[in-house]
Amino acid sequence: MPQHLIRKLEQFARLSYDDRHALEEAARQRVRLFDPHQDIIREGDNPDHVNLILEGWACRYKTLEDGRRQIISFFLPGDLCDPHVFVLREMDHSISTITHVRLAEISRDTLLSLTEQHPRITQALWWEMLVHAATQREWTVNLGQRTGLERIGHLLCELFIRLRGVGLTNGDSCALPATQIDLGDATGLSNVHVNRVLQEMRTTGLVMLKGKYLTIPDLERLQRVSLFNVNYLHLDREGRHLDANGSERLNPS
Amino acid sequence: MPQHLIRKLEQFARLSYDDRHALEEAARQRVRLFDPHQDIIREGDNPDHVNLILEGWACRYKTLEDGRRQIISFFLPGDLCDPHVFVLREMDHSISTITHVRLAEISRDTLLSLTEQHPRITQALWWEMLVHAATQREWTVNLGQRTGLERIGHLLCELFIRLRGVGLTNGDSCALPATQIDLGDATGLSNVHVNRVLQEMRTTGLVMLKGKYLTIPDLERLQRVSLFNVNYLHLDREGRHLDANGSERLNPS
DNA sequence: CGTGCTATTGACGCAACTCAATTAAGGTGG
DNA sequence: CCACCTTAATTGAGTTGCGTCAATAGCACG
Repeated sequence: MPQHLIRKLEQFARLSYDDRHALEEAARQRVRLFDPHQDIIREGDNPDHVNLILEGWACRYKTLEDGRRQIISFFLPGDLCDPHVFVLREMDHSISTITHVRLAEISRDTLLSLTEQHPRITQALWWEMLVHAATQREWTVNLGQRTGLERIGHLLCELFIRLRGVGLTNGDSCALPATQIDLGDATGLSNVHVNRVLQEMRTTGLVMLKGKYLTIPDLERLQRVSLFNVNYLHLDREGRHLDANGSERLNPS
Repeated sequence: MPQHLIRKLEQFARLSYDDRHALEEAARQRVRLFDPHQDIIREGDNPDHVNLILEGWACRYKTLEDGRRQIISFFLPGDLCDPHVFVLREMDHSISTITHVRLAEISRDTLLSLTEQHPRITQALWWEMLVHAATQREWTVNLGQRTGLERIGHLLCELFIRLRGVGLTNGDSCALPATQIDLGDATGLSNVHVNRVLQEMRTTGLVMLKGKYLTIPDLERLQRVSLFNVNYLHLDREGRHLDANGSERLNPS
């Protein structure tokens, strides 16, 4: 089931058959479905599990008293929503779906036994968490320093590369189910301005965007224009020294 | 030495004499001094230790190719710069000082033995890390949704409350060694606009600011104006169930 | 085959930026 | 302790990226 998570973690280190099996077990225990635009967790809640996105898109967001809404991050298939909520008493933000979402609720105990018995998974989850933190920092830079076009371009680069990492791209295309309002809430721009920026990107051939489907004909060019430096995603199998060795083939149970 | 760290962690759970002693030992091993505006770690480095700020202010920042600079977070006395750098291969950002800084370098081994032998410290460091992540999310909201005045107000609230948490305020005042350029780089505003916003805040009595010293006569009012909700700092001793019990008094070694 | 979101377009306004010049503050060496 | 020098703060004038408001057109989905 959690192919995307496994695939993502293997960008960091190769897992053993056992590791993968344990993840599959954990993701099978409690699966839930959500409609689009539905809250999964709300600010103030105190959940007793973490959510693993199996299918669909979700986002973390905060709302100011007067209604302004900021999307703080996107969750794609394979993403863990809040690996360590348990330490803090209550959620300081909400998580809601963008599309239909299928997710696995993983209980605190399951997660604990998973990490206690699988050091490579533990390390890989650390990596995942730190990359998430790095992504949050990059969003800070995005919102603070980049122009509208750069912000949108940067976001599209990030989403495309993350989707590619879990096998959800198709050549130079991928699904983009977020609305222009969502993109605006994520980049701090009005939906009107997002629209205009997208038009400009279309006419200059930076992106093609049609019916929830995105094509980036020249990713390098888009990265250049958006001042996108991929290093914050730490994609070059930095934990390869932890790779599961060949013994799994000898002992496939 | 690390009174500020201890004091901060005790906002989460009370530590035993032993816990505190271990932290003091760890912070004593290698102490370094830095001048103002000096890099402590640069993007691309691969440090083998974490830095604990003992005295002074520092900041995390990233620079775009064309020179635009975004301050991503401020480090105040008691803050740990990057508790888990070891997992990732290289720094994706830099850390530099604002003022003169005295810091303790804590080696990987020291940190490991500290957490292995002191579960309350481990928990408290988790809390510290998660609050840091929550702060980063809040900055995302700040940059994405708030107006100039709200951004500056929000930042000043945060800094004041964090400083108060480590005992570095004086009634309704505290030191504010950051320049207006720094404040601009942190809030995504030009220094000119920061200046104008501060003037407006002065004339409306929201803050007094003179010679690197900040006074907030009515913190609640500033919070209201800045749409500041303190919940993301998770200050209400959420780990109090972990408090060291009275046994330390019976066994003070 | 509406009904309600989403996308698009135009007109207009303003928050914040840039450029540029001036004043004030610290820090340093003689 | 003052003269000097650098950095930070302040002010003014002119510009603009992006927001708001409002109306229309295009979808999807029940």
